[in-house]
Amino acid sequence: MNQHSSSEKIPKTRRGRETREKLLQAAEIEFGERGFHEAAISGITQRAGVALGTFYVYFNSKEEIFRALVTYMSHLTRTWIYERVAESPDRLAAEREGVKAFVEFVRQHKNLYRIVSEAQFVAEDAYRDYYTTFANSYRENLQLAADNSEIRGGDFDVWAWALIGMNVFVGMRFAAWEDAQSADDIAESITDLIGNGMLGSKGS
Amino acid sequence: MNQHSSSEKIPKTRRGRETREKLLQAAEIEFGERGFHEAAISGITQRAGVALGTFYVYFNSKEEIFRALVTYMSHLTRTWIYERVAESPDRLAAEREGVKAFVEFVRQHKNLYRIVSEAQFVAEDAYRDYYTTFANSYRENLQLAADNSEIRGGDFDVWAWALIGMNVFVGMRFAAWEDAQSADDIAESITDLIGNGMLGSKGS
DNA sequence: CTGAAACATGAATCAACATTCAAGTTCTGA
DNA sequence: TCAGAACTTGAATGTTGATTCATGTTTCAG
Repeated sequence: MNQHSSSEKIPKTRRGRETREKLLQAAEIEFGERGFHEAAISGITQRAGVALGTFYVYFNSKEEIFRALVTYMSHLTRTWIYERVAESPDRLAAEREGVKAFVEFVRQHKNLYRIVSEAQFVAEDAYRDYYTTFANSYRENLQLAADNSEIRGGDFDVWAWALIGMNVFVGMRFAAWEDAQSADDIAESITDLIGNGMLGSKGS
Repeated sequence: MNQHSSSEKIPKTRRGRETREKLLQAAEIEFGERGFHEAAISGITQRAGVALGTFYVYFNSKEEIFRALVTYMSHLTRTWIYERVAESPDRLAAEREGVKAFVEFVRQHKNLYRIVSEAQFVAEDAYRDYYTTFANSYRENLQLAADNSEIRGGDFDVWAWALIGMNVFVGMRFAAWEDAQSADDIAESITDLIGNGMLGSKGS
């Protein structure tokens, strides 16, 4: 099923783990700055301060380290947003915090954002997993909120993907491309839209 | 400003125009199926039925023909959606038609959709232009609708990007990845969400 | 009809890496 | 302390494919 799991190269010693970690951090920068195809293994090893051959002690291919990076970053994104959203009193507040958290995350991790997007082409299965996992938990949260009468009913599967798309594009435009607007204002505009709709009277 | 306009190679004869057109059509397939980096100039010329060298009579580089393709496709997308949306009686109906049109467009043009997404990395300025143009006209339409009391006020700049993101992600999930759900149902769920919000009572 | 411009050809060039490998160095458990 | 496992090294290999170029062929204005 996974063409790379055939021989995962897991370090046995502390030195090995440290070197692998250095390579991963270097790859984050190299892939982020140059993109998958422009990125060079030699660029990664140079940034990591190890010899070229060392790379292949820890990874079987360029694609393999890229996948490892995507996995690492999905985890990072999810954790970051989850922590920020956890204490929200209701669903709409959670959406507001979610947008804020995502915008701030993108502003701090422009490289990571680019890498995830590029996964769409380099490792499509990893990319689909990334957003599908996200969408599933989103859908469940919407369902819970509906059960709790915080929001009304709807097609939560479609809604989840729609809401993710909103976050991604707003994050791209107002965080990755431009820093000017405050995350608060953006989050407020979004919350306003999805809370009350384009027809309803202005809430809050 | 544009590093490629230095020597645009515009055909002077009918034969030349036809060959250029064949190359563009071949490129659409080659880039769509293999992605920018996997695509080969020789693949394009083979599909077009011309010799390798002929390519450089019409384009200065692989990137140049890719950009030409993106421009061509933005035009195609916009035209398609515009025609479908034009007769809508009000903004919400226009949104519904827009989602439907986009889903159907993606289902018929999976190659083109992929190419535009990849432009993000290969020709970022073209990609930004593509969505920025889209967002600007979206924003103006929202403003007109508000002036006309079809919708209430809001931060239409943010709203426009949010709505585009919704379309793109819903299109990706329910059109590019999977054909099962009807475009009508999807459009209805989206319209329901953005029309009435998550709080408002179910409309229509 | 005719010469110059436009167009077509595909073998040859050239550079850029990904990946391999044979030889050395460091670590660790007993 | 020592053998073998783990790790490191960087030159060499091999492939791929974009781009160039010298040489034909076709078109078309005058």
